[in-house]
Amino acid sequence: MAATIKDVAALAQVSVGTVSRYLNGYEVSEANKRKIDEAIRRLDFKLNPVARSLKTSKSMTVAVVVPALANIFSMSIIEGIERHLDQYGYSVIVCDSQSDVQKEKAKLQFVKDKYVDGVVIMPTGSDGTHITEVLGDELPAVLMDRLVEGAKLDAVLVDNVNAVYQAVERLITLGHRRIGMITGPKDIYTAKERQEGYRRVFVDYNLPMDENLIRYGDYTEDTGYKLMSELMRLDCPPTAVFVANYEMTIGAIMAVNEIGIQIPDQLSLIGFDQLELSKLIKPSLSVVVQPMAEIGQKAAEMLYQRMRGNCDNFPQVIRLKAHFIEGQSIKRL
Amino acid sequence: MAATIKDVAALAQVSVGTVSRYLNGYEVSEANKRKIDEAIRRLDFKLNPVARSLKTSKSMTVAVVVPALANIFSMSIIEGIERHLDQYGYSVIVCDSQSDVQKEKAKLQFVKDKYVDGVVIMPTGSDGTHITEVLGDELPAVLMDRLVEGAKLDAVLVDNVNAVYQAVERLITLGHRRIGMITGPKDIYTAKERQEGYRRVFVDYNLPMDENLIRYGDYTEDTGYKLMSELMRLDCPPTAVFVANYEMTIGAIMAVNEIGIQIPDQLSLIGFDQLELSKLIKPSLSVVVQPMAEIGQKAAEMLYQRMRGNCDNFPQVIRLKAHFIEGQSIKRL
DNA sequence: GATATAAATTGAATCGTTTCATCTAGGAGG
DNA sequence: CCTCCTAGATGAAACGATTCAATTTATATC
Repeated sequence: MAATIKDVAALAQVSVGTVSRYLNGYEVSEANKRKIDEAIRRLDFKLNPVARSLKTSKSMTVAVVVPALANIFSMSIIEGIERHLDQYGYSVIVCDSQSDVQKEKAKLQFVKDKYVDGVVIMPTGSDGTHITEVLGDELPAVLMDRLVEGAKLDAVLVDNVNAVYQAVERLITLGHRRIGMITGPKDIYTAKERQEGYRRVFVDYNLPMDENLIRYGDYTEDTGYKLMSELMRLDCPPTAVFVANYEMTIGAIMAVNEIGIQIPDQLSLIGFDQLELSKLIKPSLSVVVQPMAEIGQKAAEMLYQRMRGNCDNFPQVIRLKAHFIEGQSIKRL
Repeated sequence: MAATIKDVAALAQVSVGTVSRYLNGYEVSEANKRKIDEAIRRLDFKLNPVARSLKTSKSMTVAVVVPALANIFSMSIIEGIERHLDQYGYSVIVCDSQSDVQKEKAKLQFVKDKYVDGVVIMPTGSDGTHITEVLGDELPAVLMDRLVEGAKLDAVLVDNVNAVYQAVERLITLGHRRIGMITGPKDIYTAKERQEGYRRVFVDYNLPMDENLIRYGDYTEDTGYKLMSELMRLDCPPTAVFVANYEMTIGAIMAVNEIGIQIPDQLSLIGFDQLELSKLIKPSLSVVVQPMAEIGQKAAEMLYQRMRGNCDNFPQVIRLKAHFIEGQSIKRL
């Protein structure tokens, strides 16, 4: 049906080897170049990448595995990856692990069996032994957002500790002492880091910390709502609350609205991840924002280097800065 | 390196043909079944999908092309597609056309040359001749969200006309007459439909319409902001505004907040697409919400049917219902 | 002009499957 | 016992590229 390299060779009156070499950018005589070009044009020849993959065992495809596709964080990162890898001719397969380690493992196996050239993973859970178990150490893989135990891999992370530190420190300097924190599961890397940032402020300022004000959710809107309600129902509720991811921030705001708490008069609030939010709600929300597109771009670049065989200082961990943006949702006590 | 079907055949002492037939679900004697199973297990054999693709010219991969990846609408749909197609063993390649018809065409060509088995497209622009031009009529493709001219294709759409009708009608019954509309480009299908819904209310209620209150943006946050500001700066500003997509809704709310307009006292506002918003901001926003996951799921199912050769009543257009959810952002005049 | 060297070209083998024409064995029917 | 079927099994020939050892052609040197 479609023209093959043989047809081109026949029409151009050269060997298939010559056509192949020309197609792959090797030197070919001027005369042959012209003949081949002409033949390709006349036959509307398109190289069959599947056949090529079979010989080269490169599929020019990478997979991105995330705990959930339908959220801004994943998508912005994926957009960054797609955009960056596009220029090198790679395509991006997306996989949703649905925050399920078993599913994550299955998806990794699936894409590995499909001969993708590389994988970017936002791991679900804190253990990553299954990752190397499935992928081996032949197939390049880059972690993002979260580090895992049991897998030596490149990673692109965000400096959560310091970002949270800044935010909480600001609350301290505004005079707050009872500062609530709504954070993620104890076993998730980013959640641990964000807690660490919080704790460090208290240590550095030599202030007592009330463990009861730290609430562990699961990064969903629902728990954001629930935990915020809990905090505000305490006998001695916090005067400020820091929420450690986007979805929970939404939930927390919903709770605040529902209970009828005035921000910042009755409560100072700091959210996470989305600048949009900051401008959208009234009073403007103070937030810690992550450089999402940059995470994707950096992960893609790193993976690309590994795929072309560059193994310099493996495993490499890139840490990007997050920023605290102050809005009108916090107030001096 | 990795075991091939030949190794399996050798170890099991049968021919490669037999192994292949077994692998593909054809009848094989009980004894051979056992021997092959055993050999596969011992060799940890994995069928090479690239080689298979070369013979079958099926890649078990579909592409999804959208104008932008990093927005809730695209992502929710892609999540729906991925989830649905996963069960059939397909993987999903994502492509960002960046709202650029040229890029869209290039991406389509790219995935076609990669031998994907099907394509789901949220087209950018109102013309779709380039789609059939590139894809031909061999490669199954379904449109979503938007219809285009010049391409006969299956499509999954949302009944924008009636959803908007409901929302605007509600404003009318609340006594509003000067109703602003911030909508999308005149040449984009959904924007046209949403305008149509708006106009129809005025016709049906036999009310005069002020064309000056209809503002055409480009579905971005920026124009939402700009157009809302413009509307409110009119000598005789609208008493209610309907914003016809998510990003512009965000922008519009930002403008409203900035100018300091009280909602719903000074202005009734209806937004689009995201239920989250409704609950998040105060007063709760009235919104028209689309069934995003369902769009993805339906598009995937349709594409799947086409890929297996089911050509019943082509081209088929499925129209899903959107819903108007009333919040506290609108008020009787 | 002869020789040495480098650069292009050739075409067959290969990647790991599927497929198809051909062959085999075993059971049914007479 | 022979013939006819049929369900399974066989193995070679694709699929459409790359690659490599061998060969031809071109270029440089003396």
